[in-house]
Amino acid sequence: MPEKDNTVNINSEKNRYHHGDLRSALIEEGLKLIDTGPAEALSLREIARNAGVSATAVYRHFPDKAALLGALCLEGHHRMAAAFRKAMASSAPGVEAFNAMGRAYVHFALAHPSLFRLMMAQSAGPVSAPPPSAGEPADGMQILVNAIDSLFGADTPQSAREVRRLKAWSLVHGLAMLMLDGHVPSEPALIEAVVDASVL
Amino acid sequence: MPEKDNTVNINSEKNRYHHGDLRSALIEEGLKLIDTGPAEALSLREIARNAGVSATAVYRHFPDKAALLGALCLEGHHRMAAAFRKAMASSAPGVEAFNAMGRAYVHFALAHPSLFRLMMAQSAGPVSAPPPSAGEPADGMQILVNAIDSLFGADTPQSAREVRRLKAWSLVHGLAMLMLDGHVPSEPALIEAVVDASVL
DNA sequence: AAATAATGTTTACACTGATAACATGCCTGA
DNA sequence: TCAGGCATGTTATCAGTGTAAACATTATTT
Repeated sequence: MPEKDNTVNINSEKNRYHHGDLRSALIEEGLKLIDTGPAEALSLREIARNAGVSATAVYRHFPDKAALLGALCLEGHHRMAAAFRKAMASSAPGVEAFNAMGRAYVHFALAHPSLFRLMMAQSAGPVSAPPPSAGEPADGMQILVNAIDSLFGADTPQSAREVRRLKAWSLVHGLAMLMLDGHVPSEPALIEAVVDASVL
Repeated sequence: MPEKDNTVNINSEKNRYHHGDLRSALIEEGLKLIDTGPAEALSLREIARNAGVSATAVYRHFPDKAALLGALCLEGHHRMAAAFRKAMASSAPGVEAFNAMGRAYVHFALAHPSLFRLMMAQSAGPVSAPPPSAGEPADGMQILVNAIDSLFGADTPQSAREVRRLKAWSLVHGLAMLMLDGHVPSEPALIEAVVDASVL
């Protein structure tokens, strides 16, 4: 008989009926797969296969495919936020930090094209979430927006600041998309030239 | 016997084995369908069904699905170019015309969300086509780029002009995408505020 | 220990894009 | 004229997808 695993939930590589932490494993495999091709080529069955589990097991943890993709998006936003914080931390506050974040935005998109697209297409996603009040760290967009806002003093009227914020975001997002879609070469020099001149 | 149609190829609404001009009909139906939902929900079979033809008839006119989508993109670019020309024609030359085209860009995207996305995702599409030399009218992007270029005199160095061109395109494209994805409300006032201030 | 809840599996279905083999009808060359 | 040839359409079939239902196995609670 197979000896019982030392205590309880230690994962061995044996095939066990219960996976242990399938939900996380599925997200993991999903993130791994989405970086290897377009998002529309991502199939539940392949994720399940890679996790060593039957296709329909997914439905014990996610109501449908969209929910799994949503989980991928959430994880993506966390990572993007982390990238933003890092960029912000490693540069002087003010315009410097702002430019660094703009570059980080584009670089993240280029590093994870399908995930980034997915995150953006998920229009009900955490982008338009309520202000960062909960303990959960604010998502990337929120961090970016805050940084932009803090650039302009409170003396400038609200509407003007909103337009500026929107302009900055549009510029960076547009550049990222154009490069992602291959309409503009993804040259670091171009990113720098466009982003660093974005506060006007 | 059914009376012969007056001469030859006049389309009646009878069910005839040979459609007449199926290729155009498929594109037509495709354009009709893509405006009613996301592009990934577009199926060859539904297009064929709506055209009153069997699913595999499509393959007599397009090698595969991507080819049909490519045809939709091409038609989309023609329409976009037409919108640009109209915007350009109905405003004073110079910055006025440029702003009008920027607004037209965003409005086109908002009016045909899925088609616009498809046109952009088609990275090998006519966007990066050779300069507008042939009789075929230049595609929309080319027109836009030309207009941007003509805004800045030849005295400004090439590289500076390229950056400006890229900034303008990025700004407009980014705004369009953000509104399309629901991250920014699609308010005409916002479009105007962002676009009309884009030449800096 | 027995009952129950949580988690995975097998089976099945409707849908998709695509290929192969067959049917129909337009058109041209003798 | 009319007999083929060829463009165009059809049916049958296949592998792959997302998802639901019924069943099996393990973990947890009483």
